[in-house]
Amino acid sequence: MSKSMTIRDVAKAAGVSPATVSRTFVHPEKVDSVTRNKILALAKELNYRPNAAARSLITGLTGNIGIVVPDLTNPFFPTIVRSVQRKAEQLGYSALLVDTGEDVKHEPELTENLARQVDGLVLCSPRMSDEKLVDISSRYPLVMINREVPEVPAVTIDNRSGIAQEVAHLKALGHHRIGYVAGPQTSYSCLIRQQAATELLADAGLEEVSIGRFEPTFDGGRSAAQQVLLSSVSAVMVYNDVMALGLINQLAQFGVKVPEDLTVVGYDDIEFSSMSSPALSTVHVPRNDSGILAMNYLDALLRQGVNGPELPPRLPTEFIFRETSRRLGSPLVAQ
Amino acid sequence: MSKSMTIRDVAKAAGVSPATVSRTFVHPEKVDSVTRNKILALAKELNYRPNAAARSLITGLTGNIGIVVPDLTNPFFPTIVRSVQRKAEQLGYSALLVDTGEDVKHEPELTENLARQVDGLVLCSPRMSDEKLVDISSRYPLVMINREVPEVPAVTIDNRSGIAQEVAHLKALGHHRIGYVAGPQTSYSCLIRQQAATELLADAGLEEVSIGRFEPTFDGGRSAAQQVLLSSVSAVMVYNDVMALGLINQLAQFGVKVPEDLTVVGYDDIEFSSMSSPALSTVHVPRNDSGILAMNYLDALLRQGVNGPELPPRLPTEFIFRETSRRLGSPLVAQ
DNA sequence: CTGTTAGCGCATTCAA
DNA sequence: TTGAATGCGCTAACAG
Repeated sequence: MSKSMTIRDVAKAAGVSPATVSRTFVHPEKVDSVTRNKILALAKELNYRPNAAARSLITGLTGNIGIVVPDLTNPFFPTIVRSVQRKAEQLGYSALLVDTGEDVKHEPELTENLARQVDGLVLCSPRMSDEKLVDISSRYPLVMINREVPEVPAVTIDNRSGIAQEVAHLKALGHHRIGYVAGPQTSYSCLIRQQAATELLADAGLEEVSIGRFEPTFDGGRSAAQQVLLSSVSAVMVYNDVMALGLINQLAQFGVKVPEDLTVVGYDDIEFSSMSSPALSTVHVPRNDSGILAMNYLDALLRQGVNGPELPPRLPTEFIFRETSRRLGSPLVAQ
Repeated sequence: MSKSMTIRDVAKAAGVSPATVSRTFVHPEKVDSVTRNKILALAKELNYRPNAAARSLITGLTGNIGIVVPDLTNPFFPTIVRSVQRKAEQLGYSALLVDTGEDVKHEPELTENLARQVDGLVLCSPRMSDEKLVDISSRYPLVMINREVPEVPAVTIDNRSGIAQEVAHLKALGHHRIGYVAGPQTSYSCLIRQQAATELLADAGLEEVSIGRFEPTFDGGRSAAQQVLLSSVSAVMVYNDVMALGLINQLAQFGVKVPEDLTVVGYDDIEFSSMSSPALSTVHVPRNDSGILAMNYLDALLRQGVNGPELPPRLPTEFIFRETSRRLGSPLVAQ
C-alpha cells in the first residue's frame, strides 16, 4: 500500500510474466480466460493502477481531452463544459479546461499549448480566425461547438431557424419595425444571426433597424438602451440573452417597461432567462446536447484515427414565448 | 518537423550530451551560460518540446492540478474555477475539471480518481464528510475552498462576519422579526451561516424565524415563498443569492413586492444579483480571490513538500446594500 | 560544469 | 497462449 504497485508486482503474485499482465488490460481477448481472471482478481486485490505516464510514453496517448471556452463566467458556457466533461468521463477521458478570457490574441497559443497535453480538443465558440482553426485542426484531433468553418468538424446550432421563429413570432404579434441589437464581430454566431435576421425580416416584409455592435455582456446590453429608444422600433431582437437582460434592466431605469412599451426577445435560453422577471422570450439552444454530441464525435475520431464519424446536422432551436414579448398596440391590462 | 524532437536531437545539434540539455531545462543554473544559451536557441529553433509523459515517469509529477466542483451551472462556481485555472496556468500547471453534479455519494470516488492523475487538488465546497476529507487530504496534496475541516488546508470565507453585517443592516432598518431561509444540510456554509444567524440575531435582541431547508437553487427559493409569507416576518435572510432570487420571483407572482412588502437579503453576490431588478442586497464573497489564494497555497504545498505554507485567514466579506432591503414601515414613495 | 550510466513502468515486438 | 527482450524520452545519480 505504501509504494504503488507495478505491473511486475502483479505478475510476480500471479506467477506470470509482466507482458501477460499488460495484455490482460490492453488486449483481454488475447489472454486465456483463466489466467486473465486470476490476474484481474490479483490486480484489484493489490490495488494495482496502471501508471498513466508509462503507458502514455509508449502509446503517445494521454487519456485526456481539452476544453477551451472564451469565458466561463458567461452563463452560456458552463452547461456546455459540464456536459462535455461528463461525457468525457463516461468515455474514459479526463477533461482539461482552459478559459481564454475572450482574449482573441492569445487564444491560438493557449489552444495549441493545451493541444500538446491532450488527445483531442473541444473548442467552444472559438473566436480565432478560420485560417487558424483550419491550421490547428489539421494538426490535432478537434471538434468545435457553435462555430462553422469549412473542413473543420463541428457541432453547430441552427441559428437561422431560431431567427426565423423569432421573426415569425414578432410578425404574428403585429410588429413591423424591428430592431436587431448586434453583438461583437468576433462572435461567429452573432454574424450568422444578424445576417439571418436581415434576410428573414426582409422576406417577411418587415423593416429592420440595425443597432450596435455591443459587447455580448449585461453591460453591453445596457449600453444599447439609448440607441434602442431612439430607433422608434416596437420590438428588438437581441444577439443573446445576457445582453437582452441588460437592455431590459437599463430600459427600466429609463422608465420604459417591457413588454408594455417595447417587446424584447433574446437568444440562447440561458438559465436566468426563465428566472428573471419579466421572464425573457428567447430561442432555446440545446447546449447540453451539443456538448454530448461533440464529445461523442471526438471519441469516435480518436478511435477511428481518420475523420470518419458522422457529424450531426445543425441542432434544432426552439422559440420560447415568455413574458417580454406582446402584441403591438394591445391595451394594457388593468393593474 | 514531422516527428517530434527529442532531447537527443537537441543534444546532437548542440554537440553536448542529452543530460546537459535536460539540465538546461530543469536546473538552468547548473549549466554554463554559454552552452545554456546555445541549447535554448537550438531548442526553439528545432521546436523541441519536452515530453511530459517521459518526464512524469521519472519525477512522478504530472504538472496538472485537479479542480472539483459540485455543480458548474451553479453561478457561484464558475468564477472560482476560472480564477483557479488561470492562476494554475500562470504557475505552470494545467487544470483538470470534474463536476460531481451534487452527487454526494460519488464525490469521494470522483475526487480520488482525479487525485491519481494530478499533483494536487482544489476542492470547491466539497459536500463529503469530514472524515473522507481528512482521509483524502492525508494521501494527496489538497486545498479546499469554502469548507472547514480540522487538519485540512482550506481557503475559507468569513461567513460569520457577513451574517453579522446583514443582522446589523436589518436592525438598522428597524426590522425585528426576521426569517432565515436555509439551504441544504449537505452544504457546510449553510450550516455555518444559519448557526451564525441564530446567535447574532439573538445577540442583537431580534427575533428569528427559521424557514426551510430548501434546495440551494432558484426553484428552491421559489418553494420557500409560501412559508415565508406565513411566517409574519418583515425581512428574510436567505442562504444564498440564487435562492433569494427565486424567492423574490415567486413572491412577485403572489403579488408581494420586494422591498415594499418584504425585505430580502441574499448571500454570495453572484453576478446576477446586481443585474436583477430589484438588485439584490447581499453579502459579497471574494470568490475570485479565493481561487487565487487556494492555487497559490497548493503550489507552495507542492513545492515545499510539507504542509508548511501559511494559509490566509478567513476572507473578509462585505455587505452590499442594493434594492431589496428597506426601512421597515417607511412610507412608500409616490409612484 | 559536463558526460556516462541506469532505469522510471509499460506495451510491443519476436520467439517459443 | 505466454515469456524474454527492447525501448518510449527523460532525469538523477555518479564520475570526471
